[in-house]
Amino acid sequence: MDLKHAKTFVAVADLGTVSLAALQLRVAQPALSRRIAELEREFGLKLFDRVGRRLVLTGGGEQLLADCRALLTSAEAVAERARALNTGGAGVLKVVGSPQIIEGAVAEFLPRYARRFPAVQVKLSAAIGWSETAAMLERGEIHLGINLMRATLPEDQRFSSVPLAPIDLLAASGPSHDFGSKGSIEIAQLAGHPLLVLETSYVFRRNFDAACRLAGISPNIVYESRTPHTLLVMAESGHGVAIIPSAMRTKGRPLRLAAITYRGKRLREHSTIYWDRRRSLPAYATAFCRMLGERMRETFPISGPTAELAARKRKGSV
Amino acid sequence: MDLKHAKTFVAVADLGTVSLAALQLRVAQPALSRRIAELEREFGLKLFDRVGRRLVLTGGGEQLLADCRALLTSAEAVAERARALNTGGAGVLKVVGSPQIIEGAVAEFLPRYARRFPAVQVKLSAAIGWSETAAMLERGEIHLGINLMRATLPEDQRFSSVPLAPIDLLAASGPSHDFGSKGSIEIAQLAGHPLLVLETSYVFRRNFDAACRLAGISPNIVYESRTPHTLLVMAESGHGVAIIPSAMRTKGRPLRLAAITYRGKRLREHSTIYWDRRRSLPAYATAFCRMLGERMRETFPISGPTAELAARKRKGSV
DNA sequence: GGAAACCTATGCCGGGTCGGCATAAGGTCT
DNA sequence: AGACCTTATGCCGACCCGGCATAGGTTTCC
Repeated sequence: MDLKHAKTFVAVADLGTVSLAALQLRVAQPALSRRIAELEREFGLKLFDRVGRRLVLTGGGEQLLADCRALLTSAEAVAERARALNTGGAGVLKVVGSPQIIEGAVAEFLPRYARRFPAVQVKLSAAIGWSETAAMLERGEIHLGINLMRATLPEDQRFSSVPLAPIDLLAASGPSHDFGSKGSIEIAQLAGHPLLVLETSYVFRRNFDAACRLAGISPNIVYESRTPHTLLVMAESGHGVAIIPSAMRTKGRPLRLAAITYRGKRLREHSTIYWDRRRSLPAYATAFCRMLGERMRETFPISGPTAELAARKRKGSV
Repeated sequence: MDLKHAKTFVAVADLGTVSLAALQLRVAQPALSRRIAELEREFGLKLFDRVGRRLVLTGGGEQLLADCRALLTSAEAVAERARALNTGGAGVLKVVGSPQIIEGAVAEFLPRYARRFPAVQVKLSAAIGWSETAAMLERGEIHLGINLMRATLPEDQRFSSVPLAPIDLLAASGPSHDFGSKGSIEIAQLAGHPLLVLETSYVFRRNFDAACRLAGISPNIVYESRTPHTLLVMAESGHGVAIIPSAMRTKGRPLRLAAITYRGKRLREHSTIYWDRRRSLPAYATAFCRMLGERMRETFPISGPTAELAARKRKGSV
């Protein structure tokens, strides 16, 4: 049973004679006659009754005809899909990132991307830490992984990358606190505050620790969490100052924010998107990287000091 | 694109290497490697990235994989259907009969038949007169046609047939009329009644006319119709005596019935089922003929004299 | 680090499949 | 009855397809 046989069967049934079907399929009549005979042999039943010069479907033939039509339709769908993929507009794209990046940047980007590439199916999932993301890339389970650049430096020969957008370290506290109109706070000034920080598995946590050492302060850490959201909730309640990345959504939360600086320079990392060098990236995937980067640079920092956000708002209205 | 290529693609995608797929499909690895290459050439895109010794699906490959699975499922459905047809239990059966036979006998029989042959699709339609039925059989539009035996005698070399059940000619009148306890009426006794008869295109009408001639009476026909139901309605209203076949449903109607006889012998015809000799009849079709005949002989006459029906009812309770 | 095992891709060759041409047999139409 | 149309089958050659052999690359194990 193959598609050629199915096509033959349907053509003969539709046209009523082998000769007409042969004309339509551009094959000699004897070859078609033989195909019908082969099909009948393979199925083990008569598909047609020979009535005069015509072939008339048997009851069994009628049922098989419907099934063969469905088969040919399915084959046409495969061909259609291949054509769509050839125009570069269709495919599957599996992307992994940290929960904050997914929530803070990628989620709102997707409708944008879908408008440009409606036939591309994007599958998002979350991973914590670079080692997990790298393993998934290597195993071919995902096409793209988003992470901070600093985290990957020692092993980046395996991967190609495109930078997305900078992410700052922010101090966040409840509304009763005031960081000043400067929009930033020198790291040394945090010394007297109770601090709510991320676990040391986070790059930002390690950077914060290093900056404290350089600034010669000993941070008063009162709470440590794997979940950045928890830090925000506790800051809101006045338990202390949360140290968080600017990629987090804080809109609508009663928080005061300031960028943390060391010697006037922001503690900053670059988020980056990676893929395995050994794998090809179709046009829609490279477009995904480029477009996501543009969108993030446009909208970042998602969260930042109040003065900066207001200035950006005025700028955006021009 | 053919089913062999689709099978290859799915096997390699599932197993991750050409070698394992070759073992599963019992084909040499080089042949499979070439099939994959051919598919990539045909589709015009890479289905797999070569990662070390493995083949890893591209995004486009993933989408085509789903479509190819659907294709193989559809092909399996064709094979399944052929198997079912080979066990004789599946197919299509197109049957034509007069409206009275369809309504009186076939309709109630179908659930019975469906319980025995659930995968056979029976398509019923009505035709008036033998010439229409014969034409449909000849054109291959239907498999079986039900008609009265007498109507087909001059041309039955073209068709094979099986007898179903006898059908009597009945006299039917309103409740105020009494045919007597005999359950039958000699045709000569109808002479003085106003008669409601079928058109001459009906075999039964022609038989009735012939019997009148033989009996030496001139029937007082006050109404003639193509529609047997109309005769019943008028009989109920007291317009006269309707002359109808016993295959009609009269249950629940306020009617008195008597079998019409000539010289004590019932005016009777045999209903018969026909098919074109040139066409094969599958087992489910021959079973249809046999079972329908049995059922009709069991349930006929559907309508008959009151005394007979009461006797049959008593007999049925034993 | 090197050897062995495993994997993909490609060349070569022969057997089998497939389709065209020719033709016999049967059916339909005028 | 003759002309035309159709199906089925024989014969033959071109080409497709799969197996074996092998080169090159990657991974695993000691």
